[in-house]
Amino acid sequence: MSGDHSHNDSQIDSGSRHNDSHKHKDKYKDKEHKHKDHKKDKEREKSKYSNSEHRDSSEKKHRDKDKERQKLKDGSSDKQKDKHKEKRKEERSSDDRPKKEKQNGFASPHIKSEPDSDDFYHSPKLEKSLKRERDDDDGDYKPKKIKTEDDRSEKKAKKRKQEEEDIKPKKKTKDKKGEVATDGKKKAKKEPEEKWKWWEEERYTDGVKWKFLEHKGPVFAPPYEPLPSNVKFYYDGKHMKLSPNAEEVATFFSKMLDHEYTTKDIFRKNFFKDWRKEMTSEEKSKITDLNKCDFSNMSEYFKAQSEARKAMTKEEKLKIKEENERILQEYGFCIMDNHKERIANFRIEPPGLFRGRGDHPKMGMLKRRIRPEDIIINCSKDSKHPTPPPGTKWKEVRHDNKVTWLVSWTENIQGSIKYIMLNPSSRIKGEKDWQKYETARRLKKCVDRIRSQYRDDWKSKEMKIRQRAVALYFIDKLALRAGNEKEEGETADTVGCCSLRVEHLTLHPEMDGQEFVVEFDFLGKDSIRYYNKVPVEKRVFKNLQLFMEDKEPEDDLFDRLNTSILNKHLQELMDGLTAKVFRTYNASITLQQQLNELTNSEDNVPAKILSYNRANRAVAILCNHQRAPPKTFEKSMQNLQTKIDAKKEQLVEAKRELKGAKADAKVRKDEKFKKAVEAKKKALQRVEEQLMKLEVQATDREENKQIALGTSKLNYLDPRISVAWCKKFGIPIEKIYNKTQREKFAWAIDMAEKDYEF
DNA sequence: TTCGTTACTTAGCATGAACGTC
DNA sequence: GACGTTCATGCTAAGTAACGAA
Repeated sequence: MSGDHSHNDSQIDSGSRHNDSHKHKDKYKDKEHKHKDHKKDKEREKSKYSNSEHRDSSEKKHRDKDKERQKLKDGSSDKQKDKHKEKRKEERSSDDRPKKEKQNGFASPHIKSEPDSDDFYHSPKLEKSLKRERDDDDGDYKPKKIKTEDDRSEKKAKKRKQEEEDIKPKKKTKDKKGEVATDGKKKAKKEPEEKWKWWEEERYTDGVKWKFLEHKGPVFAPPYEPLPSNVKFYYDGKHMKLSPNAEEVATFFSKMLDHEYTTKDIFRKNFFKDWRKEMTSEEKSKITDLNKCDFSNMSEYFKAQSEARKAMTKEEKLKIKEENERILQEYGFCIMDNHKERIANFRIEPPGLFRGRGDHPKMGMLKRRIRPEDIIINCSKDSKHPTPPPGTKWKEVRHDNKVTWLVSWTENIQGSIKYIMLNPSSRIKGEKDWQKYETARRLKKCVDRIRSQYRDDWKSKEMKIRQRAVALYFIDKLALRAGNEKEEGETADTVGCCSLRVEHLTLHPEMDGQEFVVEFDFLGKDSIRYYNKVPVEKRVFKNLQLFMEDKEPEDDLFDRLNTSILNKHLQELMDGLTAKVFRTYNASITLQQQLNELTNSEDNVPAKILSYNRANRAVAILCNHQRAPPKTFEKSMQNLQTKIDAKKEQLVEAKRELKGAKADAKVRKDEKFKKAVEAKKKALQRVEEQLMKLEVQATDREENKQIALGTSKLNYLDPRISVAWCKKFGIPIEKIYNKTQREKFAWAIDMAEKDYEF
């Protein structure tokens, strides 16, 4: 591995997170939306750029750059990335909406290069020869019988038995072996003896996702219930009875009245526009100004309802719970290839107001109600098809076993397709997840070669190749996302690596005693701010200067590059390699290295878990997984501190008592007094341990204030690393993964031994 | 090559359930 | 058992990336 892959150790502004947000607020207000119409200028930019490459510069300070430029060939027929720059420029100063402000900038430990190790498990991608060839003929498929049983081993015959167990209704899968029975009550629920180990079976060959699929279809949102007559809407101070459609949409707004959303101009504008579409012509003519609408009575009604729900008796709550359980049992599972599998989201999204993240241009728009006529059902031909509600029909019933979804519909805000799919614990999701980590492990084997190649490419004569190489360096070093192009005006203005603009970087030849520092400041996925100051290699720095030269702030940094070009290149370097594999690889390798570095085998369990959380945290920082500090954070820290103080007092007391007991034992050399000393010693020890546990908890919580560990744990960290760590250090797996996570990672919990290496 | 479409993963937040404390 | 806090889960938006048609 090349030397420059320490993650975040280079973030020299580790303290900036807490005080920088206001400082940058204006900057974001300004940046907001100014990129519109950006893309249409890409071509102009490109030609401008090629021209500049051949132009002589008399400015001395540009001499080196010019030399460099002259060396470069034009990057041929690259994609235009230049649509809306003018518009963006226009809007640049007009927009002053606030921006969500988050930033990273924590110091975190390095990633060290590791020698390649042999793959412990076969990569699913490379394992095709091991896969069972399954008959492609859907029509022939008999559910609940195993077609390929003849060629199966004894183990598989045993499994068949399990499978038949599994598909019996009402049975829940059981947690993995080794799990401590912490919830005795729940254990009373019926559960099969063994869980289906799909990971011990062969996989389908290319494309086919299932042979048999049967389900009950989606659960629709409950119909609208008109408000009671005493709940009133006022317009311009006067009560006004709304038509059912208009009233429903008004309730959506009134339910959000306490939310900041409803104060935003775009939200209000979008809402009002869509609301008017639902009004009768009479309403439309009367209600012309949202500011004259008074939803407060409606809002109070919903608050009271919510309170009433909280105040329900146990019996009432139980009744609701039972009803939900009944719906879950009826609609929450499907049969896929002889196995009963849990569905992730079997409920159709209810109508409401669209809540985009960040400064979304469509926030407040009406998300319409989905009807059976909007629904496409996917199931096998020979299954019992789901029946639409009486008097309705499905848009379509199809039988496509090359996809994993059961139900789909098109939403009206962005026109994108929504799906109902299986739970992460399902075979179909698990296999994919496992495969993802195997691809990342294959990257581990060739990452040195790839790194040395992109370093060479920094010197390439072709601009396109240089840009690709620098982008890849960022993706690798900083775990940036790929950065697909987005449709202007359709979504919030966010970027990833390939879509970075000049305005998102500031180059500092020298900063805080370090050379060649790049300051990143942009909004990434979910409009989460990425803020980082990173020293880079000189050559990267020089290239960036070159890429930024003669460009406007709103121009693309990598004007010859997009994710498609980058991924095509990556595909040539390694089968299955895409930009996002780097994130998975770097996250997982960081966890493994951090665990090796931080875990002290002498530590007790809470201290080891703190080490684990710190390792997890290093990854979350690398991937910029942030969260808003919990609302109760300060208070809960205070409470914890109170507990710590009390425990400290208890410790003083315990010490005093031990001293007294010792003194007694010295004077009265009696067995009874000796025993008392022992007892006091133990008590002291106990208090010490409790205090330590509390202090560890406080440290952990404080360090975690603005960092979300869940996302990396769930999506980026090869679970086998964690399982192996638990096994090696005798940590119960429940301390690391909760029940849902254990279900998702059942494959890893079952297969990883303590010597597993990513 | 570009563009639109589709399928799927990744993401943070709101809510409600579970838990601990008194 | 009531209450406050913490944690798990559900929800759905927002990404990535593959694919096929023009």
